[in-house]
Amino acid sequence: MRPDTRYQPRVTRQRREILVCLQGQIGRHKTADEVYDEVRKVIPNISLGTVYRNLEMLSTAGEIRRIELAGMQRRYDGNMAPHDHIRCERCGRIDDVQWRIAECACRAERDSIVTDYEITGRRIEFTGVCARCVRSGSE
Amino acid sequence: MRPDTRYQPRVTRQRREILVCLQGQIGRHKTADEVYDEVRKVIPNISLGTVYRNLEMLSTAGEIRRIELAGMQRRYDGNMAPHDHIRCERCGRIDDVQWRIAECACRAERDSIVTDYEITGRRIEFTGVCARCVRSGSE
DNA sequence: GTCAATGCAAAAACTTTGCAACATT
DNA sequence: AATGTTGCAAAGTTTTTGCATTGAC
Repeated sequence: MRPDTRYQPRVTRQRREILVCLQGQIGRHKTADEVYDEVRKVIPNISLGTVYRNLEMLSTAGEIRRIELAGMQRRYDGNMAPHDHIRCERCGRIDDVQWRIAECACRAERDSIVTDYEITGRRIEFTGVCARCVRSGSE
Repeated sequence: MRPDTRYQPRVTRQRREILVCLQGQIGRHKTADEVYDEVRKVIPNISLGTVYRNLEMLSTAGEIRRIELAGMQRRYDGNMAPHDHIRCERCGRIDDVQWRIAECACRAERDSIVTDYEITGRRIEFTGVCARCVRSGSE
């Protein structure tokens, strides 16, 4: 963001609360707006712009993870451990997904596709129906 | 779109040209705006709203594919064969990806994750540097 | 004191929608 | 004639940005 090497970020109340909001409940994935609403309970006059700026700054700094899921609003996650996501088709809920095999399928996938790209990454998203929605049987 | 069973879509010039635009070059993935610009060469007074409406209608009807890649503008693809995508980190280009093994890793992935969801689908996106960008060596 | 960060409001980027006029069947 | 579609413009949604002021160090 700032190419300037002298750049020294400061610990503001706003930044601290945003971090608390995201690191508080792991497994949750919040939109900027949800973070805004939550932090506003503590800092009522914080602005949405500040939330966005901090979210951007914190994810660049590697303190939070920016989640871009296909066709949805961006979300942020306080859990920095690499993991994939699954989304409920009915209620929109997003959960973390764990792989049974430590290495998961990453390597296999890279070797399984035909492309002339130099592959640098892969992202997997699952969709499904969460246990809660299955139980409620709602269509 | 329309719950009405009497709904009978009509073949309009606009709809036809949009379809031609998308089915013309397979392997391309166009934004609504790109489709708009292209179709405007033939129907100069078509409106962006019409393009969006048709894109939506056609993808619901299963005639084109709506591509939602993480953190990007939506794109549309005339190629209905199921396939995954790879995106160039440098130039933004998006290409199709083919799997060496017919079944690809789909099944393996589903069985490899720990979740209480009823899985209905999965999406894989690769990122990398396309051959063109590797060649040009541009950073 | 210096410069990072904030609040506010305006703008940007992308997509959807209301409506009267028009086109397809 | 019936009704699906269009063009236009306005509005919606999400994210970014300019700027004067405030706050952290």
